[in-house]
Amino acid sequence: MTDNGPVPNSKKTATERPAPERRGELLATAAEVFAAHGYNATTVRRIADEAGLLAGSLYYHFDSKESMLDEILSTFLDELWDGYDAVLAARLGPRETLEALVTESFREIDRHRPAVAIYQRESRHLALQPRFAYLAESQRRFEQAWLGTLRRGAAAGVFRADLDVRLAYRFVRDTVWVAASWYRPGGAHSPEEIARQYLSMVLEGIAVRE
Amino acid sequence: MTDNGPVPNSKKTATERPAPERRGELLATAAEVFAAHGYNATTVRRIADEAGLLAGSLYYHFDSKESMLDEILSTFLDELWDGYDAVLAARLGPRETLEALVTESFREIDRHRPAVAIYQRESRHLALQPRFAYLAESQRRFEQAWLGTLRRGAAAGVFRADLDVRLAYRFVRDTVWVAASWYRPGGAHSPEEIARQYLSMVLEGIAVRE
DNA sequence: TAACCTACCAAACACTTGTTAGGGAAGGAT
DNA sequence: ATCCTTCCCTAACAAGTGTTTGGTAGGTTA
Repeated sequence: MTDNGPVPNSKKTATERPAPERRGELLATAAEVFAAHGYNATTVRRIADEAGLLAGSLYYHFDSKESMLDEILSTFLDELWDGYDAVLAARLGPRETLEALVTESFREIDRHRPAVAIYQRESRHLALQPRFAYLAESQRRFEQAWLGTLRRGAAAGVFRADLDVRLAYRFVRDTVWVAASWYRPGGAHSPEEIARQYLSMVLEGIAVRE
Repeated sequence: MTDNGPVPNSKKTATERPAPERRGELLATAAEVFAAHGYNATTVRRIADEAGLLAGSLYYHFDSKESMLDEILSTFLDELWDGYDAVLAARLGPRETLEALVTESFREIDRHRPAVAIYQRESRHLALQPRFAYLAESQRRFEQAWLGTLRRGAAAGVFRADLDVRLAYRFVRDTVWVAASWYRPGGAHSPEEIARQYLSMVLEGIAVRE
């Protein structure tokens, strides 16, 4: 297990010098299969089949099946937090912040649909493993961002104060992210259009006002 | 493989003559483990451990690991549709039907939380297998009931007509059922209380009206 | 007492799993 | 022509998988 020179599967820097785009292709197909059948139910042979090579050959590019999962999830979360942090740094009002977060979320679903689906399905038990501790950390920041926004809005009289904030948080969070389970890019609606309609439902409700 | 008399694992009748309640206990623990770690990631030895017997002994009660899953899901769906059919048979107005369906759903989550979690996680790919074809059938009826109610409501002027009905359907459906992933019986809120708050959010929205 | 049934154990089975070791073809650099 | 790097294949490994077979302790029935 000695480090014998510059092997392509160094660690987890997505941007490498010689630009191994094959690696990206393999990760994309792996993510697709993971999302479709679940991580545990996916065999490395299945991934290899889908990618057009043999199972053992995957280990030229990656350390292990788990490291593929790791790279898929961490890449997604890094990009997600880039977007979220930009929104939060703008220090908009509660309602505008919520709108921006939801819109940003649907954009991420559009870009990283398989990763989001995997995250939804596996993050809970993965977060217990030390290797995936960043999932728990991410969930913590997640809750903080959304709950804070909702609390600010309730205090400012923008959001209803008669609701259980924690329940509302789960409501909004789940509402947004489960969309990854049915969303297909290139469908009838753009991410922004879906975000608009979701926001309209979450904020105004589906009932007609008298 | 000849049928040698009245073995306890006959088929799938949950109510048997000699009342083998041990079977129910084993199914309950199996459901719990399936829900916590996923079906594929769960080994029969793990289930046996949790239940306090050895892996092979499970096969005295059940034909296979898959038949356990089958019985868990079909039992849940049978009971779910008992409740749904009662609601639909009452032929209430669109809004009252939606309220009743949501409330009934949260009651089912309260009663069958592990089964609901398993269903959420595995139904999509399970439905492709012939053995679990009833999952696809159930989903079809599901969509029909919810979509029909929403359409009736939009036509009657009870629900907003400016929304994509199919999007609203997914919105309501997902909003309700993902609750199974975090709901814990005996928590702060009763199923009815959660249903009330969810309905309030879905119908009226979380924004304050000016 | 003898036969029987229930619910389990002990030990193995065939198979699939992720992973590794060694090798080799193609092509650019020297 | 030689070397090196990249990318893949072949063939196997050990561990873990769902499942089966035969046996048995303890209670119930005849």
